[in-house]
Amino acid sequence: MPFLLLIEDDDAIRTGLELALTRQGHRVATAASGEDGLRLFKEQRPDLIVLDVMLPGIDGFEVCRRIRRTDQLPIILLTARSDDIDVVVGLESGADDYVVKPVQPRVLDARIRAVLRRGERESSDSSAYGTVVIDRAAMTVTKDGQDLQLTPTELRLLLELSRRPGQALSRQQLLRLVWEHDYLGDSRLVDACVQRLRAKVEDVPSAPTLIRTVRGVGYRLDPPA
Amino acid sequence: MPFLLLIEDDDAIRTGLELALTRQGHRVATAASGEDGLRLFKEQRPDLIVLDVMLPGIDGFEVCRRIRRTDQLPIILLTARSDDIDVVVGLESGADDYVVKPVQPRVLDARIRAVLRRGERESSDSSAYGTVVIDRAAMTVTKDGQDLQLTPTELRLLLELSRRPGQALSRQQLLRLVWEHDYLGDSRLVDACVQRLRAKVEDVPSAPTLIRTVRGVGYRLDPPA
DNA sequence: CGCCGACTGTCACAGGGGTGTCACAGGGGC
DNA sequence: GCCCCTGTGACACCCCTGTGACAGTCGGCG
Repeated sequence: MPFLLLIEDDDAIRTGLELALTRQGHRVATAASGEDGLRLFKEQRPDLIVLDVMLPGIDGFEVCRRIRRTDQLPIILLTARSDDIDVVVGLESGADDYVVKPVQPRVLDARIRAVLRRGERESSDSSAYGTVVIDRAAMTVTKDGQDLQLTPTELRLLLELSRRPGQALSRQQLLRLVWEHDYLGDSRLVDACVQRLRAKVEDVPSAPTLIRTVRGVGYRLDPPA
Repeated sequence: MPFLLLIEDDDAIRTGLELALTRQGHRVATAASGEDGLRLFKEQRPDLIVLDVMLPGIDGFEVCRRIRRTDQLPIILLTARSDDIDVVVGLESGADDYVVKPVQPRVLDARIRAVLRRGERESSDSSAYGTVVIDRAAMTVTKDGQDLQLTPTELRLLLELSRRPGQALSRQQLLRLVWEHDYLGDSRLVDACVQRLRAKVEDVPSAPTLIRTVRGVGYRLDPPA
């Protein structure tokens, strides 16, 4: 049974979500401020944290960063629509997912389960996307049991994408993660590598189902249906 | 039901992990110092040890070495990220796996189960890879029943590879495990030894099927199909 | 509905980096 | 002292990789 910590200052929302999440089968601890949240976190060691961004005193981002300095547990941010925050600002502070308020309990629950599942998959050293299996220990990728013989760069690209399945990564981000340098002129570097990767990984490279293009942004690895 | 011994001096982490691991279905004994840990180990004979590296008094590496002098049970090291330790420094002292703190309980649990599974397979003193048989007790390697007359270094290399079949090991890691020193310039040391080993072990050394090259990484011993 | 611009897919090629291979010299064990 | 093992460095080769040009596609706008 997953054990959650909910940090939210608005009494109505906090109590409502606590009730709903408990009914969905989670154990829930709650805190009404960033300070309380951090203290409870250290005491109780929850499996996952749901964290409001707008908090009096220490705000949610800061709570997130402080937790991240020492711990890797999943964190889901709650943001008000009016905050109009780029996904990335949140993810930069180390959160794993974010949900826009007002939030329906069953939506939040779905996100929670998704993030927890993701954690389980990643903790094991291999993960599967359809018939494609990534083995992080052997550093191999197989499709229908056949070794795909990825090149080092292709492999790193796929590994980085698979660390964040379902999340769109910009060319800029991929450049940093895979190539470890900052500046991408207007070269087709990332595109070319994605193309080569698709040629090996996809059933029909011209109609990709695993590595999807996100127009105007970059690419995304779709989790299996 | 697996019986674990958890050696960790930080009260919060120890209690937290004990709780979590118990919830995951393990029996857990705990110790807060290296001395206590060794004593409990001798008394209780656990199936597996989870061992913090930073301990007052005898540190984790030393505990690991002492246990290894007499016993072969699986040991998982816990290291703080800030220690910035290469995987292999830990593996050198004889540990079977290592996990970076802060650790999610379910990640630790997954590693524990993986190590225990691996241990069951390896518990026999000999293993076969196709027609190649490694006899750890006799310290011999035969192929089609013929003794292969490996040199000491070749044998150590093969043994280290065979302790982690299917897992890619970098040249750096192999250097530490087999040669016990840290710095690999740009010499062909590891490659040369692998080549000599292949010449004896492989059917067609130029097209190896046992000791595979993992480009950009290192080498890997393929488990039998 | 059609045009236009921006974005992406694709490809060939040249350069570079990583790996296989080998011969040789030093060193340690018997 | 002899011999086998071992580490080194040089070299060649092959595959990978980044680039740039061009074609194709998508979305928006009139």
